[in-house]
Amino acid sequence: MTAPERALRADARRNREAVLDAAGELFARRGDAVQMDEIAERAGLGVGTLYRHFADKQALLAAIIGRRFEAMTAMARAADEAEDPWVAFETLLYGYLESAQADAAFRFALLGPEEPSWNDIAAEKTDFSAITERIVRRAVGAGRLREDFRADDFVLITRGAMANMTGAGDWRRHLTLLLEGIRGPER
Amino acid sequence: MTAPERALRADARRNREAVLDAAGELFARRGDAVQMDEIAERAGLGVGTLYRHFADKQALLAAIIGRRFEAMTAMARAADEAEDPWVAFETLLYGYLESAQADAAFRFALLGPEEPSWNDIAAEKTDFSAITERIVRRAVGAGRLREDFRADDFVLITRGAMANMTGAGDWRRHLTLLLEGIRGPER
DNA sequence: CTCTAACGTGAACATGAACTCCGGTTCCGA
DNA sequence: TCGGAACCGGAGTTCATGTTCACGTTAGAG
Repeated sequence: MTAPERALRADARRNREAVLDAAGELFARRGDAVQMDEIAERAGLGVGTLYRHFADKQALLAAIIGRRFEAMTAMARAADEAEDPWVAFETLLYGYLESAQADAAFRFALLGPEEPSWNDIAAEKTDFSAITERIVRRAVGAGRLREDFRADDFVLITRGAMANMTGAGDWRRHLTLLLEGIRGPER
Repeated sequence: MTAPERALRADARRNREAVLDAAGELFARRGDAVQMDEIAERAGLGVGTLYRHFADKQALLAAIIGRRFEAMTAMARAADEAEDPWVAFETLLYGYLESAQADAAFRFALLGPEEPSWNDIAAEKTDFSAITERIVRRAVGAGRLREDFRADDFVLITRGAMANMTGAGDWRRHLTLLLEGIRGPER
């Protein structure tokens, strides 16, 4: 898809990076709500420059999200190194959620309804999913996760926790309830 | 707060109702995304009429949400009738979530960050919270919910489930995991 | 050093959606 | 039936934001 694109001029590459940094920080803090002018100002550039590097706001957002997903994949790979399957799972889960907490744009991309514009990210997402699947399978195999636990369930609980990251919600508490169940002793 | 406001003229009352119905249905289906012109058209009225009855879009939305909350409170009261504390809790939980599933505007109001504009609803919300608190306490007292379960946790798990109502998420599955915990037999 | 393709700029433009306004219409008490 | 206060309508206004474009600037090959 992406044409070979011969190397950028030095100033162009520098500015592209500046845009990515500025946008990354702002999106992380306030999600989709930040506006292009703001990003440009923060990067010390004109709006026009943003549009030279990214077709539109979606594309910029997608670039940022893609970047995060790569970091996430690396994190997942590291988690998978753990010998103990449960440790691997827990590491993955908390790593994922801590990233999500630190990045509103990331949450936004994952919580919102499926948008076709995230297609650029499909590859990175697939990588991550593959590792997640392996980790989940390991934990199930060792009897540390309930037998019918699937990779989809990871998405489920993850979305649930993220929904408790805005306002007064306490996502760690939410996870505790999930891990231990909410029922009392009497059955 | 609300002034006595002498009775509306017959046509005004009729139209107000039409607006509420149209807005209710549209908000329920598509949440905050519907636009005023659409609501007006659906109600068979001009936009001006909407603004005669409601100061702005927020106010209209708040009116709708308030209405839903009253229904919710009635539902909670009914759930509290059950002798079995667990049945009461489960009835409340599923009743709440089924309403949320049927109403995007309701979800929107509960999932989004706290907005000051919901203040009109504070009363209805308080009523509902009081009943929820009683039901939770009953279930905890009977040992059917873990001892440290609080009313806040109801909000937590409820938000979690609602986050799995858009797209492919399966909120019932999410609840099952919560109720039973996600761990396997090996500890 | 020179020349030019690539790049940067930001005022101007395009778009969309909330909201206003006032002439025309309707209800309803007397 | 009649007068006027209350109400309705919907084209037009306003505001916010994403996006473009004509022109000035600069990197970097030759």
